[in-house]
Amino acid sequence: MTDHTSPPPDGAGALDFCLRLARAQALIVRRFDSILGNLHGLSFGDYQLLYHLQRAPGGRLRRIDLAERLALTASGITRSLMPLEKIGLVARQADARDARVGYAVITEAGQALLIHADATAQALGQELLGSASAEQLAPLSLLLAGIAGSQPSNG
Amino acid sequence: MTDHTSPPPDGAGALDFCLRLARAQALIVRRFDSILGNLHGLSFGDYQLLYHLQRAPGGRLRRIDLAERLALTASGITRSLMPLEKIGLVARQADARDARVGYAVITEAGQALLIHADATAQALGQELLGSASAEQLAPLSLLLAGIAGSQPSNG
DNA sequence: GCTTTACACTTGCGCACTCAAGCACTGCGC
DNA sequence: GCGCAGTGCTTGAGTGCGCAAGTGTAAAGC
Repeated sequence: MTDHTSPPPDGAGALDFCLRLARAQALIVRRFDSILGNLHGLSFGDYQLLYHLQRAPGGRLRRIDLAERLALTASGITRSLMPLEKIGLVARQADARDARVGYAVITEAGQALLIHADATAQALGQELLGSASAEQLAPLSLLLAGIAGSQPSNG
Repeated sequence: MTDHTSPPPDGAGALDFCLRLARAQALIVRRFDSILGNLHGLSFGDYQLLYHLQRAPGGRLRRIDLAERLALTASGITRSLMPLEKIGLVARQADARDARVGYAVITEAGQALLIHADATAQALGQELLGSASAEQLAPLSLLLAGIAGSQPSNG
C-alpha cells in the first residue's frame, strides 16, 4: 500500500512471464542433462541432489528435506536416490533418535565426482546466461525465490 | 572506454540461478495444473497449446512449430494434441502444398474454453508474481527469452 | 527418370515423476 | 499400558515426455 509506484502487474504480462519461464526451464534441463550426462554420467536431477547434499551440514539431508529443495515428492526422491546409492555416490543413514527418518549422505566418491560436475555445471550456467549480467540476474533470482516461497539456500 | 557490458556473471551465481529457476518452474507447473485442471479440465501443457494456437495467425500452427514454442519434441506434440483433438478443442488440418506438414487449429469450442482459461491463468500468474510490477517483469521476461533463444548447436 | 538427403510426423519403448495406498515409527490423549 | 493421529518413507499403478526407429513426402543431385 505504501508502494504507489508499482503499476498493475497485468495478467497478460504475468502469464507471459510464466510461459517463458516454463520454456526456458525445459531448455535448461535438456542442456544440463545432455552435458552432465556426457561428461559425468549424471542427469540434471542427479546433479541437483548431490549439489544440495554437498552444501548441507554434514553433507547430509533428510530425504523429505531433499524433496522440498528439489520441488519433488517423497516418492520421487526415493526413486531418484536409488541409482545414486547403487553406484555409491550417496549413502543412507538412519537417525538414532527417530527411526522414521532417513538421511541421504553424499559419499567421498560423490564429492569427488561433484567437484568436476560443479565446474561443468557452472560453466554451463554461465553459457546459458551468457547475455545476462550479474546485475540483471539478481532481481530475477529474487523473483524466483519469491515464487518458490521458502528459500532453500542453506541448512 | 571501460567495460560496462558484463559484470562477471560468476559461475556459482549462474548455476544457483538455474537451480532456482528449475524449482520455481516445478512449483508453477504444479499450481497451474491444479487450478486449470479443477476449473477447466486442462493441464498446464494443454493450456499452453491452446494459448499459442489462439495467438497464431488463423488460430493455427504447424505441429513442429508448436513443438518449438513449448520446448517439446514432435512426438510430445503428437501425444499432447491427441486428447485435445478427441474432445474437440483442437482440430487437424493438412497443408495443400506440402503433404508432410500438419496444422493444429484451435476450434470454436477451444476458443470458448480458452476465454475462461485465460482469465484463470492470468489471475494465477499475477498471484504467483504478486510482488513484481509490470516494469520489473519486462526486462526479466526478456532475459528468459534470451536464455531460451541462445541455442548452441551441440547437445 | 532415379537416388539421396532432409523434413514432418507417428509409434514403441523406457524413464521420471505423480498420486494413492501402505508400512513403520513417534507422540499425544486416555 | 493402549489406541490414534501425524510423520517419514516405500511401493504399485498411471501419465507425460524424450529418444530412436519407421513411414510418407519433398527437394536436390545425378
